[in-house]
Amino acid sequence: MRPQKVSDIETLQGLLSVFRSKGYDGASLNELSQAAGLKKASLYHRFPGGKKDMTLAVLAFMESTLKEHVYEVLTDTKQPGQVRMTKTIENIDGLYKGGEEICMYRSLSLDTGINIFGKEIQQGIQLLLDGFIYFGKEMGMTEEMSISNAEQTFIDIQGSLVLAKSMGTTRPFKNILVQIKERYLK
Amino acid sequence: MRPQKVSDIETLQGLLSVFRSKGYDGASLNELSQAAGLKKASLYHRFPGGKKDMTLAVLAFMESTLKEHVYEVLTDTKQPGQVRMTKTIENIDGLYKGGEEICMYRSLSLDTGINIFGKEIQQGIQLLLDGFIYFGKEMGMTEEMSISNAEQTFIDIQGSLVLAKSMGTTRPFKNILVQIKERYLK
DNA sequence: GTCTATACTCAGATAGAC
DNA sequence: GTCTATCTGAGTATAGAC
Repeated sequence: MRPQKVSDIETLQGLLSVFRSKGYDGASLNELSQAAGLKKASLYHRFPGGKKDMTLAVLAFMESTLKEHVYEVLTDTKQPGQVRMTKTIENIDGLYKGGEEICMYRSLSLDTGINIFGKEIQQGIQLLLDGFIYFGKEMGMTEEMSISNAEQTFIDIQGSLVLAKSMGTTRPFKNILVQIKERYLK
Repeated sequence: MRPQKVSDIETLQGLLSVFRSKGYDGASLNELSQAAGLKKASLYHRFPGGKKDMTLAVLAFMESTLKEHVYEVLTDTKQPGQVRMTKTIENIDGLYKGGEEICMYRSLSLDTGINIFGKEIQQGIQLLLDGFIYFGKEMGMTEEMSISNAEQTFIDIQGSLVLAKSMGTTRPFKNILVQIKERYLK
């Protein structure tokens, strides 16, 4: 077997950057090929199902990233709450490049994407919510309060990213991160 | 001159429904034609610049809708505050079909759309913000508070629409509308 | 102003050599 | 496993009759 020219991780990161900024319909195989560092035919070798396969792989990659950088940090009971929340906020800041990048789940939430990948999108978001729900309960919130705070946290992140992108400034996102931290540590 | 088969408003509403649910890249001329009730060539007669022209027309239509249903309601000093806010919330509920439809500004905020229509998108959102800023100041908020409340209101609407679409329930959006009302009328 | 028919480009996807 | 070359269809857009 000939060696891989580009590692799986690098390939996925390249594909992710295109899908997140262009959405499913806007991501062309030429762009995907260029971002992945592989010719179109080579992409089809790795993802026999074509663009749908690539998207599913990127969604799985995103879910594992969220699990590692958010869910597992929030539920790591060996660390004190303050440390976990601070680390989580830093990680979320990094995931969205300080507010310059939007969320791939949002990019894929137009009709074409949601019709094909609805289940995977819902699952990734639920993982995020579950992390914050777990953390909220541990901080003494009721079940009900921890759920509504987790949802509001997700709403704040997504909404501030919409505002930031539209208005051309990362400020709303930066502000929201501070607010989220206060919501859980006050 | 032959009479118009479909009115301008009907045409724009048809185009709007496709752009909002599919985004710019996902909206094909075949779909746009069908939704508008006009054949492709007829669409090009009305919008000589093609898809870009159609999008600009729909953006202008959206802005005038927001002006009428949100901005002018919020700034109508002949009405008491409670009436204006109640009417505004009802109108926003209607604009997004109770949380089942997403915001066209969001659909057009992927790279392709924002690169072409960034100015128009920003302008429409600013109009929304200005309505809430005006209202907040009239309710006795400081300049600073009225701005941050307006931004949070926009974030809440957009974020809850993302959550609603992804999770397949309108509940987050419905909840948020109640919260917004309380933010301004308490 | 609207339509049918058509041009042309680029999209997604495959075949087969190395 | 990666590549060049190619196929097929859908995409945007136009010509010209009515």
